[in-house]
Amino acid sequence: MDSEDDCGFGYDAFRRTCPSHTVLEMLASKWVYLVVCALRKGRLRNGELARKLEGITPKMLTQTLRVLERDGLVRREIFPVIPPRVEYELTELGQNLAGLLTQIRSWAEQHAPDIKDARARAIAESEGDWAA
Amino acid sequence: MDSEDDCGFGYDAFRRTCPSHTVLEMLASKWVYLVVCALRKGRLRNGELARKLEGITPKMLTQTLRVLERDGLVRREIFPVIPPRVEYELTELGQNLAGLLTQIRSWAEQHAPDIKDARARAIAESEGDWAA
DNA sequence: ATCTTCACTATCCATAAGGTGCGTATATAT
DNA sequence: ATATATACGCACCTTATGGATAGTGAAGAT
Repeated sequence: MDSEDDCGFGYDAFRRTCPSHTVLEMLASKWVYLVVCALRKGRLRNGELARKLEGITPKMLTQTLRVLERDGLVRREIFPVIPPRVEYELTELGQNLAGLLTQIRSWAEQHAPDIKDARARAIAESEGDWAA
Repeated sequence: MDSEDDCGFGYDAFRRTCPSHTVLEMLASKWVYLVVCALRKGRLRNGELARKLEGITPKMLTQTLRVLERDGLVRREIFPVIPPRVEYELTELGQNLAGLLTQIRSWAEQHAPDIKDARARAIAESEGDWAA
C-alpha cells in the first residue's frame, strides 16, 4: 500500500521505529539547519560560527555540533595550540545534506513574505470573530 | 560580506529577527515534515492522517495542522455533516514546499544506514575511552 | 436507551530544550 | 603578578514541548 512511500529503500519515515524517522527528528532543528548551511562554504571555528549564527548560545552551538559530529555530518579538528583552535567542516555526507538544507533555507527566504501575509490574515480573521 | 547568504532576496535566515528565520523555526518540526509529505499526493481527512503518521497524538496532529493552515500551506475544508467530515489539502505554496520536504525525507531514508553506523561508531569510541 | 463515529478540545504531567554563569588550561602581553 | 583569548564542560534553573487521557456534540444504528 505504501510502496511508494518508502522510496524503494525499505525505510519509511512515517513509521516511528524506522531509523529514518530518528534521522528526521535529528534534522528537525533550527540550529542543525543553520550550522550545516553555515559550514557549506568551508570550515569554520567555533567563534566564527557563533558570530555567524545570531542568537545562538555557546551551549546550543556545542550541543548541535556534537550531534552533527556523532551522526557523521561534521568533522572536528583540534589543533594543539594555545589558545585552543578547533575547526569544523562538513563530511561528504554533510555536504550532500547541505545542498538540500540550503534549498530549504532559500525557500524560507523567498517565501517569508507570503507566510508573513498568511499569518497576518489569520490574525485578522481571528480578531474579526468577536464581531461576527 | 554575506551578500551570497541572503540569496538575493534581502532576507537572511541567519538573523534571528528576519522573517525567514521564523519560517525556518516553523519548518524545524518532525510532524510538519511528515504531515506535508503525507498530504503531497492529495487531500486527507484527520483520521487518515492519524493512521498514516504512526505515533502522532491527536493533539500534535491538530496543532501541526493549525500551524500549517495559519501559514498558508494547508487548506481546511469542513463538510457540515454528521458525523463531522474535515479534509486537508496543500495549497500551492504547500505543494511547492512539499517537493523539498519530500527530498529531505528521501535523504533521511537513503542515508539512515550511514547515520546509524556513525552513531554506532561514536558509541564504540566513547566506550573505548575507559581503556585508553 | 445506549453505543458508535468523527474531529476535535481541554487538562495534566513528565521530559526536553534552552539560558546563565562559573570553572579549566596555558602561552602571550602588560 | 595579572589580564586576555579560546573552546569548551558542568551545574542549575526556567520555560516550552510533547504525550496521555478524558470529554464534547449530534445523527444514526442496535
